[in-house]
Amino acid sequence: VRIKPGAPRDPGRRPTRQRALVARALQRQPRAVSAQELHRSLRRDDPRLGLATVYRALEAQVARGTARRFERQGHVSAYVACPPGHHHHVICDRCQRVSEIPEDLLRSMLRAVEARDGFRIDHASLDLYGTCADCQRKTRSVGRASAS
Amino acid sequence: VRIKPGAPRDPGRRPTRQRALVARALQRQPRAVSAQELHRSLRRDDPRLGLATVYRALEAQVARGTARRFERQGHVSAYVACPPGHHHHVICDRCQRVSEIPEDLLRSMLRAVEARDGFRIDHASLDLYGTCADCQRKTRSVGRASAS
DNA sequence: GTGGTTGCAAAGGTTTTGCATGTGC
DNA sequence: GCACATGCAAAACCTTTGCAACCAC
Repeated sequence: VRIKPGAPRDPGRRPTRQRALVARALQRQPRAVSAQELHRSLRRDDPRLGLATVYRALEAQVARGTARRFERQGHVSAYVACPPGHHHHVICDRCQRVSEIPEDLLRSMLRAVEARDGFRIDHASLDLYGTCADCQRKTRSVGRASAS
Repeated sequence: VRIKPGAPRDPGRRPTRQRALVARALQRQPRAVSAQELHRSLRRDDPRLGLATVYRALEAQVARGTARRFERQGHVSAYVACPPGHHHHVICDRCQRVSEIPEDLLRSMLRAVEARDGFRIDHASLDLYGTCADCQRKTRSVGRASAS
């Protein structure tokens, strides 16, 4: 149930001012940002930019493979621009900075998991959360809470 | 900002009929279940059981470490009973069955990531999604849709 | 001109919260 | 009896959708 009656046949391809705005703003962010955060920040440039448009632009990028979506705590989607083919990231809990996990480090672990109990990792979305080097340096004295 | 003025000092500890129901139901499930799924199923035993109660019971278990929360597609939380100390799982996309990822397989990869760019993995929530052995066997002919 | 896109507002979904009532210790 | 827990309904929240106006090609 993917294509609805009146839906565009090939959505998200037509270049528009709004999509360029969203794409550039995302590109500039080394952090994972939510649609609402992006919307708030972009509204300064264009007060008429709609929230739904931001959502649609971001999802179009995800579909094209030029961005990736994460589930942040609290049921919020956060987006990161990324070159197609890179699927795994480390995300800083404090500043949301994103770093990539190289494929080769993963592969051996995934193989071992697959072999162990016959699981096949289909679309392995492996996103680790931690603290980046900068934030570690900056916050020697700040306590963390997370118990999960 | 954890403790609110009128909030219980130590919530979720008092054993009640409802919490026992939720805990037992969760224990029995080898799959990751959402609060609403659990609520629907438990209502057969107790039609007056409230949805909010299920949410509160599940979160209490997460806080106690006897359950773990995942973010399923579509901003839905899914819960799994688990012994404290186990944090990493493989989840079947079709039947939601959960299997554990042994720590030792992870450790070397995490270390390598940490070393590479100074990230510290704090509360690494590593949850891989795939298809379990049973479902692979059962569905040789069923096409998958997921484009993500 | 056509068909995809936008903006706005309303709807949809899950989860959380307020409060009177109930219940374990 | 007191504090915590429950149930119900309303609220809060993010996200999606409907639709007229708009814009790229």
